[in-house]
Amino acid sequence: MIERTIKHFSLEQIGQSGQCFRMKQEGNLFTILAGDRRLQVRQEGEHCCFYCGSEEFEHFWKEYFDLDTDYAAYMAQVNPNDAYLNRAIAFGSGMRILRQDLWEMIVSFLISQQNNIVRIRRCIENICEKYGEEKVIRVPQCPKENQEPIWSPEEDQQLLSTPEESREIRYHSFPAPEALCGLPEDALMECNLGYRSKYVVRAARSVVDGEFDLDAVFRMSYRKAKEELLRLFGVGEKVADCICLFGLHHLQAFPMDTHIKQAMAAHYKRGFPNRRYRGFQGVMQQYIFYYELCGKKEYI
DNA sequence: GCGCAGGTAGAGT
DNA sequence: ACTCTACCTGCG
Repeated sequence: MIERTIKHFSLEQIGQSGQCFRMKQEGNLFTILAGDRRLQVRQEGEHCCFYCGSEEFEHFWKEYFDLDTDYAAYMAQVNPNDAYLNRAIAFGSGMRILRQDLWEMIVSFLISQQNNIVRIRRCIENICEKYGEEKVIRVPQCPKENQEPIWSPEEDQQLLSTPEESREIRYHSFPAPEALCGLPEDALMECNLGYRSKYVVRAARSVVDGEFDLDAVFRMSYRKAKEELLRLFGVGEKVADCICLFGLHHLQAFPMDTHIKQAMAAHYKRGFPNRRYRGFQGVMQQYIFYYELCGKKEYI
């Protein structure tokens, strides 16, 4: 178990912001699936408890959650006269741009088009369960069954040190391209992907054929990576930018979706001030997106 | 019952 | 270059 106090980090906000689709929240307990990994985290305000060893935390999750980046520095650059953006960053002050797996992001955002977040989640859950690898792990009782998770580091520490209290957990990894490339193009309609099924199957085929090189794209600049991603059937401007932002951490990417377009029309009639936020427009995009998606109801 | 949801490809001006 | 439309599906 790793305990940390972290400013500007809210799993709830990150989970609701539509950048990752495999995070679940039960009270203050969060379960995150990423690639073939699984992590549980308890969070109370800035206080976080990561249920993993220090090796896995330092080597994987710290980077995954982008914990070494100072998001206060991004927020400090916001124009004080921009009332709207200030409201957005105040509302989503725990936002972060996760560093997620490239292939997982390609599939996730192929599925995201003309779709809603609830169904995107279910689609991804479906393909993981049907085509992902089943993982069986033993974890400490966390939380105890039939009990509201309560922030209690001492108790958790105790449970971790008593192996007989452990329980078996099963989950599915995200399917590798090899698990999908041989399917008929409409096979994933069974997973509720609808017409997006062929996009995902073809993308998997491109990767396995070597026609689309994930590792090469990973090393490319934003411009080149986006250009490359646009070659994939079903990937357009917006989806390419989402993949660049969440799968490659190219913070220049500024995905223009319906919510952002709406916000632009209402608050940035002369265009978003890209000069001021050069190099990290994507971070600002995510604050705006989250505010448009979840922030409005607060002010009714 | 009907429009919409983190769009895109393909056809038509 | 631009505009228009079909596209799976479930939820309000």
